[in-house]
Amino acid sequence: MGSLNLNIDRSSPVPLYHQVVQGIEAAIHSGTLAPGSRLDNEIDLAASLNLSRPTMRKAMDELVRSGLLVRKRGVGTQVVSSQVRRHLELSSLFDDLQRVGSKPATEVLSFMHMEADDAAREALQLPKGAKVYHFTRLRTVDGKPLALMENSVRDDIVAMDEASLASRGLYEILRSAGVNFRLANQRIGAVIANAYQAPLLGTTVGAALVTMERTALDDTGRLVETGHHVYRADSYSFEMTLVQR
Amino acid sequence: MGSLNLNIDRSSPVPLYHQVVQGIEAAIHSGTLAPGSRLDNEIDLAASLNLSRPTMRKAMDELVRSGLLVRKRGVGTQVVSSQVRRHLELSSLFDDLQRVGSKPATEVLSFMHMEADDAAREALQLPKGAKVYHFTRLRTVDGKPLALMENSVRDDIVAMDEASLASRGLYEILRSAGVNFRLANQRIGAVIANAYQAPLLGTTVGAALVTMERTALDDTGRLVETGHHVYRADSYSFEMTLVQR
DNA sequence: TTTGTTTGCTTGTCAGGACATAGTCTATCA
DNA sequence: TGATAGACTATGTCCTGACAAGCAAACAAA
Repeated sequence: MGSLNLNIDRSSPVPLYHQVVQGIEAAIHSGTLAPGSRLDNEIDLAASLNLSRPTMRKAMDELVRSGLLVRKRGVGTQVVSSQVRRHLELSSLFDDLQRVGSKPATEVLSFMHMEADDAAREALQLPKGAKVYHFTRLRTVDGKPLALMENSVRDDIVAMDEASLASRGLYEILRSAGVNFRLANQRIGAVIANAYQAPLLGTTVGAALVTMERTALDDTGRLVETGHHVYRADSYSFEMTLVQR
Repeated sequence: MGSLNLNIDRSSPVPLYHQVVQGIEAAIHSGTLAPGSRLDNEIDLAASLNLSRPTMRKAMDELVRSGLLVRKRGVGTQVVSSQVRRHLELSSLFDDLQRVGSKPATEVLSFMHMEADDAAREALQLPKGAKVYHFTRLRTVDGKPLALMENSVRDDIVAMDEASLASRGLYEILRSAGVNFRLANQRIGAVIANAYQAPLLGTTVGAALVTMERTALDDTGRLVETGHHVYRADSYSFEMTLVQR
């Protein structure tokens, strides 16, 4: 059974193990590999694709980590489930909305290049008197307000301006300026809409809001960005897949 | 500099690569390896520990995945930061509270062995007429109410009773019955406390609550448990570290 | 029938080698 | 002085080979 039928292109710049990952992912999502079905053993699979066992294993390792496969020594490898959603990743709301086909728009409510306040200075571990870009934005989808976002960004990495923030996502801007995000610490909670938030979000005082605080590090260990966002609870929630290791 | 000084015990049942992982983690958390410092290259490190390069790489791979290290081809490997919190994992609230030294208590508000309702049947993909354990619990910490939890559990895996639920966490019970959780799909949002929830949680109608819906799969692909929880927003939030891959 | 043993299967761990590729630095040349 | 080419370094990819360890089913003995 699970003997797969993948095309491995050895002239492709895509690593072989990654081609295998993509192939098996596709097979699972298309239903060719049904949940619960067993795959051939590593050695045979590797042989049938003319790959070495370590390469095959590396591919399967990745799929196990992402939760699509389960391996048991002495038993074999099984497809767990096709219902793995994309893991909650380091992406901006803007990117997420665009990917699912919505039309996000951003209104920049305030934009300043100013001395960091205490909260931002602690979150970004900046010295006293250091400056940051501080701005608040309102994100709407198809004309409906969705999120109110307040952010502080280090000013020694990229020069920012109000116009680009209005047309592009924050993470997109930072990425195109050469920032490679690696890590983010994030906290999700809830709060009641106050008199400032309610009219902006097109809701009433006392409505439920989802809150998200995030601080992101780039690959050199710099704390680049910190933000406090609130979302309308009736139109947004955080969805994720947890994988037990 | 980053030449490390680890003890590798080749007679230990702990795999060599994992001993290296633990050693480097300890060095980072103790400050021996400072954030931003560079490690020796893989080959030298492997040689100095009398390990092969693949073994050394496997250890470093794990640390890169968990966000402690960053590698750049042609450049080297660097310690990113020591402020990686534990990744949001597949654990129960009960376990989490106990680990941080709190004294969680559970009051079982209702407990039934009944036919699954539509929501539970869909979440657990059960046939019509299948039975589940359905129960609601109130979790308090040091006498203060924290969470109101409603769960449905398949009844063909483990026999449950009200008494054990009152003294142990749900996941603890299921784990000790041989269930190995692998995956969970989870959604976090917000809502306003209603007239049923408010008195139980010791708050007022209209207070902010964090909601969490979760469906968990075990390693055989069975959908074992689904639940809908609400937490007092003033005493609970979800904290996590996201790693960019 | 039950219990212990063996055998074979599959994944887990580890070694050593080879070449590719992407950065960085230096030396050279215009 | 500035740009370019090359050497060097470190990680990325891929291979072959070997043995260990856990699991299950078949088998043998009580």
